[in-house]
Amino acid sequence: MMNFQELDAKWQQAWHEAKLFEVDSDKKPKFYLTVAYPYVSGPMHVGHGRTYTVPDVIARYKRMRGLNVLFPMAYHFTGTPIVGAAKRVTRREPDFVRVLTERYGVAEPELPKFEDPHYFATHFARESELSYRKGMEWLGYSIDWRREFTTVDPSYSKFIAWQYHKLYDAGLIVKGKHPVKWCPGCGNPVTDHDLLEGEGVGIVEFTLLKYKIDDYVIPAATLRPETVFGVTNLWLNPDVKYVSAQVNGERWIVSEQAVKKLRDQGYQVGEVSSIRINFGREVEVPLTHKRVPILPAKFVDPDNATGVVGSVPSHAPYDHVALLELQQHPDTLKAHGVKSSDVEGLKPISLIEVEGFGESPAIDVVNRIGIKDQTDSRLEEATAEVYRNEFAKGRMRSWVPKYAGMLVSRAKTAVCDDMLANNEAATMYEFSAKPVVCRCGTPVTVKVVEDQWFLNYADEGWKEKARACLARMDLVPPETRAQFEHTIGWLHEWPCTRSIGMGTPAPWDPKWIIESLSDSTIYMAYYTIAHILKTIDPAKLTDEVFDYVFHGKGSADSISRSTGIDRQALERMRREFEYWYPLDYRMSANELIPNHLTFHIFHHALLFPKLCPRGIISFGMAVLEGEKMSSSKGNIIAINEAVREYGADTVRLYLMSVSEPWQDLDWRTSEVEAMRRNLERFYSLAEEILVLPETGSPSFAQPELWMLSQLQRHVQAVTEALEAFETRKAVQHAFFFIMQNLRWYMKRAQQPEARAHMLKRVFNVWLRLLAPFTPHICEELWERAKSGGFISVAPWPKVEEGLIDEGAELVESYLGRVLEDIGKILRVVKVEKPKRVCLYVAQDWKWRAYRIAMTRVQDGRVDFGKLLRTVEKELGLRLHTADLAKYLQQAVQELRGMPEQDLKTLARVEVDELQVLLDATNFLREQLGVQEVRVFKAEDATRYDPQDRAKLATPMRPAIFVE
RNA sequence: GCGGGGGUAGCCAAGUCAGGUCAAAGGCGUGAGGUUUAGGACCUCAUCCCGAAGGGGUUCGCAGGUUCGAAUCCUGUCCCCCGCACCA
Repeated sequence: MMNFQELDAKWQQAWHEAKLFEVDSDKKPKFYLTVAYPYVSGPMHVGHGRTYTVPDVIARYKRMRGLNVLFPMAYHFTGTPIVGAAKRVTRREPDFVRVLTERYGVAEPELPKFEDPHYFATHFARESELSYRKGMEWLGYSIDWRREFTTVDPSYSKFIAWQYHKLYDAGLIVKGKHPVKWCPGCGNPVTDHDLLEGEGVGIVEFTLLKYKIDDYVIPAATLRPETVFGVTNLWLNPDVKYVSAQVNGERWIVSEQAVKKLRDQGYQVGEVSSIRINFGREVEVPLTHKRVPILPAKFVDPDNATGVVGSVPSHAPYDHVALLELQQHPDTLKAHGVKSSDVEGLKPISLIEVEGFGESPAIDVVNRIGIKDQTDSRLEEATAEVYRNEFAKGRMRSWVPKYAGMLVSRAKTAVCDDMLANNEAATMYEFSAKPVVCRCGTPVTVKVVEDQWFLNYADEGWKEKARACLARMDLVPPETRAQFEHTIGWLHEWPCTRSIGMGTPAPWDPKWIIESLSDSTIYMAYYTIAHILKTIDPAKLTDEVFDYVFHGKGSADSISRSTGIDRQALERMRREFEYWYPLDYRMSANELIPNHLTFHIFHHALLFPKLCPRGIISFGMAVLEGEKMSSSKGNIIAINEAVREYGADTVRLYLMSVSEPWQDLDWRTSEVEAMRRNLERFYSLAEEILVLPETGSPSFAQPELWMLSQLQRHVQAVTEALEAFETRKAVQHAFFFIMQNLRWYMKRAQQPEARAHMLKRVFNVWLRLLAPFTPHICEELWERAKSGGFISVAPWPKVEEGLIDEGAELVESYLGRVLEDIGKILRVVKVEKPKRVCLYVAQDWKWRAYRIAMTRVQDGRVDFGKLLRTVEKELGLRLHTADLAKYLQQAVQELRGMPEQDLKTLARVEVDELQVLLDATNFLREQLGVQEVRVFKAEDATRYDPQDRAKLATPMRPAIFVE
């Protein structure tokens, strides 16, 4: 078995020493591509391997096309997951520690160091054997490592500060309130990663409708404020403790649990005292000013929002069932001091009409399911069904004032906004599911952050700039355009600061950190100068430096004087930026279209309006043997394990061949192993070719002409595929199809010199086609073939149009077809070792008739009678007209079914079937394993044809007889 | 619900935009034969069903339709996956 790993190391070292991938501005045309830098919260696994191999393959291809290619890399340190991971180490969470020590090779005594998020990130960025830097080196990426940085480097922070000054000055940073998940125990906002329970739980916004009684406000929480028109009563839970609290200058009645939540959510909560609820008393409904009674209901959850619910029996299954129960059990009412006469008259009020439901959807659904009790758990699904239908398809009924006819989805916000404006409503947040518990064990709450900063993507002017930028971009795959367009329209204020985590302080309000998606929108510009910035004291990097470098403002001289930065360094940065920008292609995961990638467009549109990125390629996701990978659980295959096991080129070729970049990728060990065997086979074939003797320029026969022609086709296909980023298609041609062709050719080739010459010639092209995918093996073989220089920068093969030979291709496919037909016959007659195979080539008249029919078919419509007469006349044969007609019918049908291209070729090329078969007699005999292959013309009177099969011959399909 | 993607032979997956070369590429798996000291690997062939002559039959989620002809176009329908925000 080959030791590919030795080759990997050898050539990686050679590239490094030759500084082959370190590039600066140049006279040559450039190609600049980037891929989302990794978020370093764990090791680099095979899924990342695909993400980063695609740009490397493209970079290598473009380099061979003669472009000056920049492919840089950095690491994302900003944000909470790394901090969260470090915290998990601090707490010594057993599962996490186990993954770290047993799976990721961290030594037990080292653990305390991992409590520091920066250490943690650095470890997985570049120190560990499992790190991204090592993985990328092992895979032989053609990265310019001089430009490597992290997002918490001081110079990068200066760059972010410059960017955010610009955004702030443009008025696109706004301040507002914002609900977050908050852990009272930690005193921090928490993310999903920080949760013990309740992962993926959302925050929903309730509207509190202010019902009034005397001087009190009873705020009923609802997700459907538009149903206020259908309220029949208010629900409070008789078993719950309610309190009266001073809230924003009003006296509110809420459940005891709600008080703390209101306080967290920015309400001014003063004195709190207990209160007894008088069921049966009437309260005034906001907006409609109707009076409705307070009634008892056990389904009301005191821990959900305010613990008070308005009752809309027509559209809310819970309300309908609870009301029905009260009406049927007056004794319950009596216990709470309510007169049954107060309840009897309450009738559901329908305010929404929705197709497929009657007057009251809630009642329909409850009756259909057969729910009788307000504690029935099926009420949840009933509620969901009613809500879903009403929200999607419902309209407000005509009697509803002001909102009549409005779609429920619109009325919801309209009613809510109106009521908020009149102080008849308020807003409260609650989790969509419970419980939500922090890893520290404390239940998480919703907290409204008061002075949160937002990027105002809602700004129409900004959106327009982003749309203009998008319109000019090339998107791969093209279907993503709709997603981008949709996202630009849908984005509004994005909270761009955090109170915790590593990163750059917001320049105007340094107690906040710029959030991680917000600090990685235009870093492609930073790469262009990253290596030069390393020579400059970050303290000197004022805004005017970046203004000069990126916008050409001011002069190098004056900035050099005011900052103390060397003038030439400034000029060089300006030059580099101007050379490399705009970015040619951005690659990232398609799940980032709704934020990261669209932000990238927004920020470029604003800061570099004339230098918008030229294209975006969105990758699919990666799975392992059909299962989701998860770094934190350790069920991944790390890149270093994969490379150690299979070698870099196998891993690369596999990742590129298994699916196109935008499709999902499935890493399957059995297929990776098969790929390694294929590569080994390739390598041993290459070694056979290498030792072939040099020959002069022998003359070529049919097999050589065919091989050269096929090769051109593959060069063309690989080139087109790579231009379109279709790595899988490219590998199919560059690897598998050429391999297949070569096998066929080697069986077909007759003359040893021509064969040796041809193999070497094909091999030279073949290696170059494979070099972007399997660079290490290709470098090695390139060197051993004494081709000179690095193949990594060798010229990409050109299609030699003159070598495309349709005739030669037609002949080979003809032979293939003949072989296949014989094989089928042998199988059907169950003859394993035939003694003799005879072939009979179609009679001349059939060929001539065929050619005439061919021209008719090519012209389009075939007038059969006319065709028949023409043929009869032209051939001047004494044939039975019926025989001729039958044959012509068959020929026309066959020609019609033929693809246009083949028809054209056939019309253009003369094939001497007899000669072709005679030339291939040896080949056919070997392939079939028969003693004798004989070829005749069908009309040859002396032919050997005991079963008289010759008459079955048609052009391009000889008759066959096997013995 | 909104936005996007998808259902193809045992599995993965091409083909669909530009209808005929499509019983449908390629890979994996499986079977037979060859080779090898054995295992492994390698090579050849086969792998929807039927067939003692290169043929026929039935297929591309399901049901209709357009067409001489549909995996491909149209209509309807069922199912699956991803994203929907403060999370990178």
